[in-house]
Order: sequence, then structure tokens, then C-alpha cells
Amino acid sequence: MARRRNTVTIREVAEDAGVSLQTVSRVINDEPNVRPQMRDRVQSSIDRLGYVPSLAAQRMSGSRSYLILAINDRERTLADWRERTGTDWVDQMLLGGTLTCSKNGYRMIVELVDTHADHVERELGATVSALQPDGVILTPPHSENTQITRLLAERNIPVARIGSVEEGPGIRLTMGDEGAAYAATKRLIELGHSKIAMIAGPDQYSLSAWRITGWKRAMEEHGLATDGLCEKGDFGYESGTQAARSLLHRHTNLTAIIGSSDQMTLAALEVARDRGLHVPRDISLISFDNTPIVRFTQPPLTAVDQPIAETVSIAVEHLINLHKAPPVNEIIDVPAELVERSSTGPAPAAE
Amino acid sequence: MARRRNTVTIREVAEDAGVSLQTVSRVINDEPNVRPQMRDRVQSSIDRLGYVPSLAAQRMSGSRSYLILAINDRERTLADWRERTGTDWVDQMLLGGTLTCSKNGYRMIVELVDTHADHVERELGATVSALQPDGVILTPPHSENTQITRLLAERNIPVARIGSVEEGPGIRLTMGDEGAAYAATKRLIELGHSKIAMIAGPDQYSLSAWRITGWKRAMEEHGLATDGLCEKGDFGYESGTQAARSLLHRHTNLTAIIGSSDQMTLAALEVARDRGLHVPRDISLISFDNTPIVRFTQPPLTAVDQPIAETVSIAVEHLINLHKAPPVNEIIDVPAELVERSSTGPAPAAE
DNA sequence: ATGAAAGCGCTAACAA
DNA sequence: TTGTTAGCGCTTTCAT
Repeated sequence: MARRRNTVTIREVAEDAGVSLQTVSRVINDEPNVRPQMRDRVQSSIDRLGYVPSLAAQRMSGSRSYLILAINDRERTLADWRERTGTDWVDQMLLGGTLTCSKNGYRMIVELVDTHADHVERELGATVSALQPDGVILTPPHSENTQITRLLAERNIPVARIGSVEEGPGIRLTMGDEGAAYAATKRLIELGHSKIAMIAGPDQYSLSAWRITGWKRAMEEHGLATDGLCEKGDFGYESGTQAARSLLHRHTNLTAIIGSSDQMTLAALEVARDRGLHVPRDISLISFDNTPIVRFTQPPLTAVDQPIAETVSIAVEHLINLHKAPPVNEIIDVPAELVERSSTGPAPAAE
Repeated sequence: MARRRNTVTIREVAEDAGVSLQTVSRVINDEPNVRPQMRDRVQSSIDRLGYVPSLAAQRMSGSRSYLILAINDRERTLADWRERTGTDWVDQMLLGGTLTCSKNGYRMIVELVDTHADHVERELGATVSALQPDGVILTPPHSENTQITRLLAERNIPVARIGSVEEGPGIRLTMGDEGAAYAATKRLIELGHSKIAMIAGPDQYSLSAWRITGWKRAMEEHGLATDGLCEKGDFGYESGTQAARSLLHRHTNLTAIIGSSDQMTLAALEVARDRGLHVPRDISLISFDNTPIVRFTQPPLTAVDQPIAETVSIAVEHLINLHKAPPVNEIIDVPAELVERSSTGPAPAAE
């Protein structure tokens, strides 16, 4: 069975318009050296025939692939999806990414990449060879994986690294972590809290440290102690339970906790409840992420909203070179916002 | 600046192995007529050089594109993402789709397509021309959009239609809607309920009717009336509020509601609470979707879990022809499961 | 400002 | 069983 030709090619457009292939190509790519009259003629043929250039052919002839790769941690992402934890990180990436991509004729492809050292080079290398993307967006913890950044640099593929300020190839974007932690802490201080603890994320993620820094800065500015008030988790629920238990055990006069993820803060809420503490009357809680679920908990959590969509959108814009002359050494910091709900309130009167 | 060659091509592999391009091609595509010894030789060159075929080139030479398109309703999806309603439909599609795709060397690309009649043909036509996917997965309401199915059929692109049983091109998959509604209703009847209402989805979605059918069948089998017990919504929260109000207003002796989406059921929960009804003591609630948020509401909702990941995975398998001889006229029904939580309980004693 | 020719990396059809 | 040839649809030279 002969596979019928079923797409319009550049040749048909050229014939229809009575011009050469090149002229059509020039029109498609908005290149100079085409008279307006000619351009109109060709464009109308394109429209009438419904011609759309084949991505594959464009890529083949050495032009762009019009593909942007968004890379996420395989293990964590799969776990989130399988357990349906309600993390909408990927959705927000798609929101910011696909919209900006499609505005410019690009597509975004989500790829999951293992952090495991043996695989990463082969795995990502294969993906890049197959797809030949025009740009790659790296998210933590991949943003700081030198194996990955080196591989991409070798292949001359533009990179946007989200959540990293480390020197290295590509542009760097952060989501206001330090500032947000500072603002959250400050807000709690305004509410009269002075014993404010932090459940931080894992060291593997740079942003964990930035948030600690923001929290410490606010505390110190107000002459408040931070010793023993920081516990580390891995962003997951279980680790939040451990951290909250240990904090509440050590500090019976704790009146506020900032959790570096929704899951950990949710766990803290549960732990507080188990100990008979009422939120926010006895203890205030602020979370990081602002995933959908925190609006539905009892009480709904005050949370730092991660501007994922906006950040990814900006990353895409830079990758496809909308901003000519990329500020190579600059770091783009997209500010995060604090969304106040009912898990924060005035500090309880001192005993 | 000369763009440096930075990928290994089939030619280099051929030279390295001392064979022709064609032999390498045969090895790559696992074709017959290559002696094991030759195959090994070529394979080791491939491995050593880290060669991966270029998708674009493969596509160009008339073979597959190794791309599967997953199409969702643009407006609804964007709204869900922007409002962060917690719908993880796309995530579940990615979970089922990308895993099965990547196992077979394919990629899945998520596309948002407007339902609006004027656009759809141009829009989807352009995407298909550009990407030339090997298969397309359609979700409601696109699954039954004849403009779309016709377009894809004309271009000989294999289609999987989720949530449609209508005659037409491609394979059809459903997610056990009728059976699940039947099972949910039956469960409520077992719990002693007899006045069981339904908040259905919009007519635009076939599955809305299937769920009504399942509910009615269970009711009738037990000699229970259904008159005036079905209200229609649009799956959104607002419409759920309207529907629940109207139902509770008309039927003061209502003891159970089945909602055709999480958002509508959440709205019903709120309405019930406003009227001083305790869930599940005074009224039981069962939802459809089982998105992450329903585990965190008070009380957590009993819900019909939509097997999205599994369904999409099966769709992909068929599209890439893992199951030779596709059962063209068969409908694949992936059963949904009822997840019991705390929004269902025994019917209150009759007054 | 426009066109002709060459080639991107691969596979299909054919030849050996 | 293996190799050779001719494209796929497009963009790059380079001519005109």
C-alpha cells in the first residue's frame, strides 16, 4: 500500500506562487531581500495551501529544531505523580513553557532524567542527540549537576538553570528564595512571634540554604536567636514529621514554623495537632510551594508561592533568544509572593 | 563562527565499523539480513561512539517521527493550571504516556487545542504538519470532534480516542464510567441510602451520560426512583454549588449525592455544610476524579479514581502498534476503582 | 532581489 | 547478506 503524500511541501508552494523554493524559504523565515509584492504573493499561496514547514526538514538543513527540553528529576517526579501528592510543578512549567514556546513556534518537551551518575551522561546524551533541542531548561537538582551542564556546553546547547547561582554555562534563574524566606519570617515577627523555627530542604538543593539564609537574616535583624531552630528534611512528608517532632520536643515555647515545602509543612500541621496545638492559635505555620492542596487543608496554609510558570516562561524567552544579548553573568531573580491564609496569626501571649 | 559538528552520525559509525551506512541502519532498526557477527561489530561501534540516530533525519527519510501527540482542551487546561485547581489530569497522562513512550523510543508532546470551530482545523493541521506525529491521543471533548478525527484520518495518522464510543477512526478507550457510577450507587444503596442524587457533567461529554446511566441502572435495579434527582453542571465548582443547592432545596430527604467531578462534589460538600448538614452523618458524598485535593478535605472524599495513566499507557501501546492487529471495532474499557474515604457512611435513620 | 545547486542524516528501493 | 543509489523537505552557500 503506497503511503499517500498528505502534506503540502515548500515545492508546491513555490510552484503555486511561481517562484523558487528559496523565495518561499525567505518568506517563511522572515528574511530580507524579498519585495513586499513577492512576499504577499508567496504568503497568500502559503495560506491557501495551508502550508506549514516540516520541523524535521528544517532541522535537517541545519536550522533550528524548534524544540525546548524541560528536564526534571526522574525519581522525584514519578513519585509525585504516582502518589498523587498534588505537586503541580510540572503543570506550572508547562503553563509557562508551552505558552511562551507556542507563541514563537516552538514546542516544549518534558523529559525526566535520573540523577544517578552512571546513567545521566548516556541518557541525556541520547535524548539530546535524538531531539537536538534548541535549548534546555534544567531544574534542581540537575541545575547544578556539572556532568549535565558540561555535556550540554560541549554540544553548544543553550541552557537555563533554574534554582542555581553557581558559575557555569547558560543563564541562571532563581525564584526569590532568600527574599521569600526573609519576608515570611519578618511577617511572623510582625505578628509577635520570636521563637520561629525552620524546616529546611536537603543540602543537595542550593535553594535550601538560601531559604535558611533569609530566615536567619530576618531573625538576626530583630535580635532573635536561631540556634537549634533549624531542622533538615528532604521535602517529603515523612521527613517533615520527623523534623516537626524534634523541633516541638526540643522547644516547647515554639510559636511558629516555616516549612520549606508543602508536604513538610502539612506534616508539621499534623504533628502540631497530635500534640494538641491549635493552628494558628498556638502555633503559626508558613509553607513553601503553594501547591493546590494547601488551600484545602484545615486550616488553609499561608504559603510562599513559587513563580514557576513565570520563571520558566522567562527561561524560554532567553533560550530562544528573544532577549538579544543575554546577560550572561547576571542572575535573574523572579520574586516569590507570600499568600496569607489561616495558618498564621498573632503569637500566643507569653506564659 | 562556524557551528562545530557535535553529533555522531551514521556515517562515522559505518566508517568505524568498516561497513556501509545501510548495514548500520539495519542494526539500528533491528532489521533482518545482518549476520550476528556483523551486528555485534556495528553495535560495538555504536556504543563506543555513543551514536544515537537523529529523529529529524529518520523522519525525513520517510520512517517514523517517534512522536506521539497528547491533545487536551486548551481553555479548560489553562484554566486549571492558572487557578491551580489541583487537577492532575495532565500529570497522569504524562505518567502513563511518557513512560510507555520512552520504553519504546518515543516521546510524548502535550498540545493544547481550542475547541473553537474556526481555529481547530488550522491549529491542529499546523501542528500535525510541523511535527508529523506517529499517533495522536484525543481526550474529551476532542475525542468526538469530527473535524479533528476527519483531519487526522485524512492524513493517515493513527488516533486513540479516550472517552468516546462513537463510530469513527482509530481506537476507542473508556474509563469504566458506567460501571463506576453503578458501583458507587450500589455502594450507597448497601449503606442504606435510597434517595441518591447525581450531579452530572455537561452533555458535551459522552461520559456524563454514561455515568447517569450507571447510576440509573443501580437505582432501578433496587426499585428506587430517580425523578428530579439529576442536576447538570459543567464540572466546575460554581456549577456544583448551583446543582447541590437546587437538589437539597427540592429534596429535603436527600441522603447521598454523587458528583461527576471533584470540583462539583467539593462544592456540594460546602453547600451541605452551609445548610448545617454533617458529612457523612446526614449526607454521603461520592466524587469522580480522585484528584489529590480530595484526600485533604474535611472529610476526605470517597471518590471514583480515573485510571488516566493506565488508559493513556494502553493508548500509546496501540498507537505504536505494540499490539499488532488492533481490535479496530473493539472498545477498550479500563475499569475505574472506588476509593472509600470518610464522606460516605450509613444512611441516617428515617424520620 | 531572486534563483540554482549542494547537502543535512537517514532509509527505501534496488543491485550485487 | 551486503552495498549502492536516490531521494525525503528544507536551508545554506553561491550565482545571477
